[in-house]
Amino acid sequence: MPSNANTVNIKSNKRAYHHGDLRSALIETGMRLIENSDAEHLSLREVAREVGVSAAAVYRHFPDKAALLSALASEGLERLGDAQNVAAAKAGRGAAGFKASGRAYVRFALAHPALFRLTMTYTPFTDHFAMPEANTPSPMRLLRETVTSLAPDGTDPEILRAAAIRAWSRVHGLAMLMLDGQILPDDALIDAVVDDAQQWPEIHL
Amino acid sequence: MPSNANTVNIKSNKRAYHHGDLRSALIETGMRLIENSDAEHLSLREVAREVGVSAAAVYRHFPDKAALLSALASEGLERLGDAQNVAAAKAGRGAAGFKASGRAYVRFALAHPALFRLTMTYTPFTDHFAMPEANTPSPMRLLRETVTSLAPDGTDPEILRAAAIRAWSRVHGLAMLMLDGQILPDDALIDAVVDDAQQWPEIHL
DNA sequence: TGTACATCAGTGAACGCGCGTTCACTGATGTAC
DNA sequence: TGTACATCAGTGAACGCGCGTTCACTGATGTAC
Repeated sequence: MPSNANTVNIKSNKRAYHHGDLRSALIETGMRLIENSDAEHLSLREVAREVGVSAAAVYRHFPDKAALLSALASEGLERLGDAQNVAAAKAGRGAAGFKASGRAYVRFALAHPALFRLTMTYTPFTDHFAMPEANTPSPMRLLRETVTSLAPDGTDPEILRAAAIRAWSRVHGLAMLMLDGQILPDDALIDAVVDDAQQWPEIHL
Repeated sequence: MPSNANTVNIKSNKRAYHHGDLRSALIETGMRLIENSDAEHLSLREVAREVGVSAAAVYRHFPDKAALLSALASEGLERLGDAQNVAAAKAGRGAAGFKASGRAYVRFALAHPALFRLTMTYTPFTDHFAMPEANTPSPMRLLRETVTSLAPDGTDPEILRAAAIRAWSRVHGLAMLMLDGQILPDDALIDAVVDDAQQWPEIHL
């Protein structure tokens, strides 16, 4: 293996980032910066600066800025999915878990506004409902699987798809409206929007 | 009055914008640019350039760039409201009109992506439900009034508010997910998401 | 009707900024002999 | 164990860019006398 702990050489100001290669350091630092970002924009130079490396060094690990941001988006998607899974597991299986995952979606967006926006912007399109076994990213897979498991067996796939998108739209819209300052963030309101009995209580988020 | 048609003087390259003062020309041109914008960002300099005026001239009419963008956002909000009103009027009063206004919301977003985003970003927060007679911008007033008129008399205002926000969230979320490329834009899907019978069919968008 | 003047919407040059990206380079590393 | 070498992740300087904003100015306008 080409690198070990001794390759970290702080004195010479080279490889001052610890534990792992520069690629990981860039992603970690990018995640940290985007958490604290008041502003909307994260620059390649800022990430490099913060890691303590020249901007050009980034190009050893990412072809361009978009690739770096995509890596952050992918990390964001994973964390969002984790947050939803944790919430759903706590609430138990079934409709309660589904609703909990919906609330977690909105709360994640409010807790990590810039990351959430970046994630939605840089996650490429996938038709999460076209191929049932598609290796789709976590939040969308959770959505598809839960809706499928909650609906009566043999439900028309198109109806499943519409129900899933309805649920996703509701929580995504609430999150965006709160992030954009159109609706005051309010925990009770999140619950009220997510929890309402409807025709098919199970599959409406 | 200080200006008339004769103040338009194309030969000298001054006041080459027609009909009205520079402020209106900047807004009109800004609206045009934002319609055609592939990219997300509209710059003050680009608007000035397109109008045929120096960038500094903009500062005679707007204190800064944000003020110019706010003016565009306000125009965007008005157009969104108009589109919804037209659609609702065509569909008739009641639940059918409400649903039509929801579909119009999503379609407006898809037809004018950059303007829609700008509008949501630059429209300042107002609590549209706090004061029933508040002079709230058009799309939100339409929402509040329609939900109120569709719900049974004497419905708890908090329930009205939650129902309205639920409806708004649903169409807003669908619009944003389609704009961000997470869901393929599809007219039939818009209808399917908006039109579903629920516990209170009248007040769920 | 003509002249002096104040107004003020515009100009154009400049400031300072930070950005993404390219490029020739350097110097530490692991490897082959 | 020691030496020559290829590799390649990093440097730092530079490129060209467009941005928002400021500033002293100019010149057309309408008005007062």
